[in-house]
Amino acid sequence: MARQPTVSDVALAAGVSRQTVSNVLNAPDIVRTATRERVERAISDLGYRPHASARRLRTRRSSTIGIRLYPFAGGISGAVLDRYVHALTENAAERGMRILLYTARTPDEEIEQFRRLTDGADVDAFVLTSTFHGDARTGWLLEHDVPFATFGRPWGDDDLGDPQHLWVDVDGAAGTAAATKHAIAAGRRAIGFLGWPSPSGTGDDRARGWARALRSHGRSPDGLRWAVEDDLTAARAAMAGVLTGGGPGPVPDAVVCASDSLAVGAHLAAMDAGVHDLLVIGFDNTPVSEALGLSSVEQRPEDVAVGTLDLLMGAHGTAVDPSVPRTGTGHVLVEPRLIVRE
Amino acid sequence: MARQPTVSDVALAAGVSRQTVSNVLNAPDIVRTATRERVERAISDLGYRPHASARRLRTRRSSTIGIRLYPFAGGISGAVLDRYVHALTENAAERGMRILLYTARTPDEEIEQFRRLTDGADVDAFVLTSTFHGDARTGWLLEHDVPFATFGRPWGDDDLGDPQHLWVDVDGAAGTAAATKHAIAAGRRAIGFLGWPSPSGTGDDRARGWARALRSHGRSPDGLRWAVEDDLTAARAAMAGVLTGGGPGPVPDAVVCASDSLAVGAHLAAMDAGVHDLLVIGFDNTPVSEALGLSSVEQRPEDVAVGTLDLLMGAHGTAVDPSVPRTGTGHVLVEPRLIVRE
DNA sequence: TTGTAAGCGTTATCAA
DNA sequence: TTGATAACGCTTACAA
Repeated sequence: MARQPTVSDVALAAGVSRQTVSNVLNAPDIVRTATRERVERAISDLGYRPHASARRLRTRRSSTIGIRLYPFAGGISGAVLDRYVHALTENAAERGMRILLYTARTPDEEIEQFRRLTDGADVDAFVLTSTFHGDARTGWLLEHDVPFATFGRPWGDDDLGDPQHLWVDVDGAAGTAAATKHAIAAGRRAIGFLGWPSPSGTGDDRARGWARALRSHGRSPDGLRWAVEDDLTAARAAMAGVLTGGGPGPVPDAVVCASDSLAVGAHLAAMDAGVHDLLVIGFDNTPVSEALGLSSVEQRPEDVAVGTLDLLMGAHGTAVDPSVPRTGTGHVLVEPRLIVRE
Repeated sequence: MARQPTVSDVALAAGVSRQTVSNVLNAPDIVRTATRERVERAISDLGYRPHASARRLRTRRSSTIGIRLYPFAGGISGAVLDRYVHALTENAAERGMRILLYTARTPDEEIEQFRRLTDGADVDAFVLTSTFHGDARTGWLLEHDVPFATFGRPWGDDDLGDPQHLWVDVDGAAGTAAATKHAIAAGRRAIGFLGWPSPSGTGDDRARGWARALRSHGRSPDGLRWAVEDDLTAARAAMAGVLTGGGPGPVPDAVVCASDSLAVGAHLAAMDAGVHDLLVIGFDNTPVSEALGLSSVEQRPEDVAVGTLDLLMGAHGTAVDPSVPRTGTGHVLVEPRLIVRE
């Protein structure tokens, strides 16, 4: 790694002052065209690149966003978060920002990471990829004036409309409603919902969309809702009982699921039971549902990523600047899309 | 975010010079105990933390490792890379390093990222998570004296023993050999291998382990090897033919697979065909194989991550320092572990 | 429009 | 063992 050229080298080569070089880089408008072109040629001749750390020291900005990497969840659904982080990294780079990872085992550990990364001026903002009822992390960030946005709306005491809390989320109810309508259109009579135990912000939201769609078609959701942890095996076992008619309720001919893990479990249970015409619709559109040919609700994590950056940096902003007054509502709700496969 | 205290603040509070504070942080041995304790108290009283960018500017070291995030592969096996990145982040933090993400669509784009990140002194080293025959990226990094390590040994013209090219890999052959021996011990007679088309460094290695284990037990692998792309559906289709005896070879009673995607495909094919005693062994130990109760070879990505950092930073090193002469062979081969589930 | 001077917070060098 | 001084490369005043 040979020594990199600096602004001084460029200035020398272009016959201007260091400051002019800096202006060409940061405020091209205020420098005369001829001068600018000379400087630009010198820059490309020398292969000059600004030294990121020096710039950060001076501007007191890191141009970096921190995001927590979760230990591999053990679910199929990790794929959504993967795609989100990837899209975030890609779009952030286009806006001159970078993504720094950190890990934590508990919320307290995560707050310690907040402290470490903000005190060291390592990051300008954080992105949290899940929030829960009574989350201490958002409180800490608000209290310390650290910019952040969450993928996932604040459930619980936080005010959904609080303009301080920026959030992006997927309209889960709209997704399950679309899935349910698809099943209705396909002529299904008993459309169930396989979800997670309440209370679960995300899970209850998805159940709501299913129930609403049924009611709006004059049907009752009663007796058609089952809940298990987000686990293929648990779903398979639960649906085994339901499909063989062992349960109290009706036997479904379609099941809208809160996740692909559950959907795959339901699909396998149907195979186990020799039921071949059960319509199973998943959520997350993971490779597994694709491989099995199951329809699934696509979360569009790429759109969520763009929305996150729009909130943090402004629609066309190129830096996280808390002093710029926020426009808009402070949140983005992404409409999911049903991927139909059968 | 209130203004952070600086070394000067600490120095003032402790009644020493700035430099002494710096010494307490970076060379505690050379400062008298009494002084050191005074400074340390001041540090914790003020809640001082070094400013990362300033330190980086001065030391010309970023304490950061760059890693490419792949677009979600579409395979089940992404889980291994996920766990690896997570473990890398966690272990790097313990050694005072950070992990920065970048994306690229092509090798050329990735080289452009190398350039961008090294010129800006954003990273000290890179970790590449896959290498292929004739990889231009390692050449660029070597040429520009940028430290790097790869997860995956260099296949092809690179010298495996080149001490310049640090690599960590999983002994795939050992993994499939263990799987094969397990099948033999379980009394299976016709143990097949479902892998990927040649040439594939990783895939051929895994096939080798299976064939070797068979031969060492006096059996022949002939006619029991099938190859498809790493795709559940393709595997399912291929095995459907094999299991119904439609192929030329013998019908297997066990299948060692090059990945969990293939294993799940084989498992589903067996279910489709009504074959319930096919022993399927996967590779990668993903949640799906766990959920389906399939045995699988565990890659131990956490150990790979530790090995990567050991190579880059030395066994107990706390920084990437290319000037420190390397000890050891310059590579680590991790022994995988068979997780038995049936 | 361009140049000069100062300083961001840290550590390396060297003298005390 | 400690302290003064001088960078590291950049940008933000402000002056020319």
